[in-house]
Amino acid sequence: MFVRQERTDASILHADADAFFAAVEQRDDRSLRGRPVAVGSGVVMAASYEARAYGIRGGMGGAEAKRRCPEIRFAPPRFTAYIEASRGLFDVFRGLSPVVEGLSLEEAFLDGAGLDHIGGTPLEIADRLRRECMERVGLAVTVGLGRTKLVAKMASRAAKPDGLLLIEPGRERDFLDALPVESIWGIGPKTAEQLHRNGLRRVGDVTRLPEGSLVAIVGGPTGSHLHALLTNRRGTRVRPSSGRRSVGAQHAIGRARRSRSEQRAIVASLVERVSRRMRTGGRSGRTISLRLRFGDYTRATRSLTLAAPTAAGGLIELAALRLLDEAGPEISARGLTLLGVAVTNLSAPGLGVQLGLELDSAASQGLDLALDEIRGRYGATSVTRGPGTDRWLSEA
DNA sequence: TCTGGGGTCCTAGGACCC
DNA sequence: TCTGGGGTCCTAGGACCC
Repeated sequence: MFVRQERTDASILHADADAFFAAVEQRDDRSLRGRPVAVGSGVVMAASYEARAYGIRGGMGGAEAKRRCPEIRFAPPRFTAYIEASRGLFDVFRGLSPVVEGLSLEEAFLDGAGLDHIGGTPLEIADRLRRECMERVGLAVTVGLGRTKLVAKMASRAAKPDGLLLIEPGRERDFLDALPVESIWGIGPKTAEQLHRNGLRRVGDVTRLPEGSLVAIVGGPTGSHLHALLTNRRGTRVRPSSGRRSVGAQHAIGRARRSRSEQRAIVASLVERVSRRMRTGGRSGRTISLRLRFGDYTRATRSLTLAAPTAAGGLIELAALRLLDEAGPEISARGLTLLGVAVTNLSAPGLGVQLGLELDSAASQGLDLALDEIRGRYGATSVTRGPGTDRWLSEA
């Protein structure tokens, strides 16, 4: 019988590198240090704290950033450097705690419980983490400590940049209740809007509410989940990251009208990127989806699932192009501004990749051949399921 | 203020199976 | 042929995050 353990001390650490991309650029280029820096060109992907002082934020257009701060320096993104730096950070994290849950390249939860005799108290671990990240990777990391993941995360956010903040057990409500609801991790524009409309602006307004009332406002499962989260009844377990669940690529194509063959070429290049990354990562997957954004900012996805995982560019491309064809009428009616391809339903690393490679040549000769190949290999009469793919098959 | 690229998780409804 | 209960898988969309 599994007994759920209550966490009695503030032993969850949330470690977050400050202005990560921009900090890596400043680390590697002395001339950028102490100055407003934006990573990206057309769009700001990350802004240094000096740039943030001018109100420059991630996602802002490059022209707008320039307007707010004419002397801003733009650095083109160097993803390999960021991945390298991320490895360095996670090496430090894993050296300090056996349980590390990565959230992104620059951010992770660490379980600091029960390490007093090996690594020290959670607070001591946090100190060492910050010191080692600076010494070994050259980056400032802020750490929040709390009894739940939400509290730790909000603590690090409050302590940025280059800070450390521990929320004592029992003081969580004091800390959270004062925060505006839209600042809470997991509450986005939609939920915040619903809360505001009901006069709830601070977390305290929400936590004073009976759970039932919250459910009535934001809807069933979301409501009880949110209530549990905000009253510290959930999010006490740090679980090691389970690995990535999808591989995708997308491209914003602006408002200019693209011919069908141009669209197909974009899809082909996206598939190329995705399948290359899948192969270098030793991954394969079964579900191929096409992401669309239209001129009116509405979105749609179309997907289909194969019987066997693949990393084969040829096969993924045939599937993606088929989905593109199916979406043709909608695209003509509403215009197209973004195309994306993603593969989900990934197998364990290594599985299915070989098959995918072997199928590549068959796929290049046509979808039917590739499907026949799968059928033969798996002895399956039906390669796919679901209405979309059945239609796809019946045309064969 | 709609601007880019990469993700995660959840839910509803239908197909299909026993 | 209808009726019922239980479950899995797939597609599509929504909301959110860095």
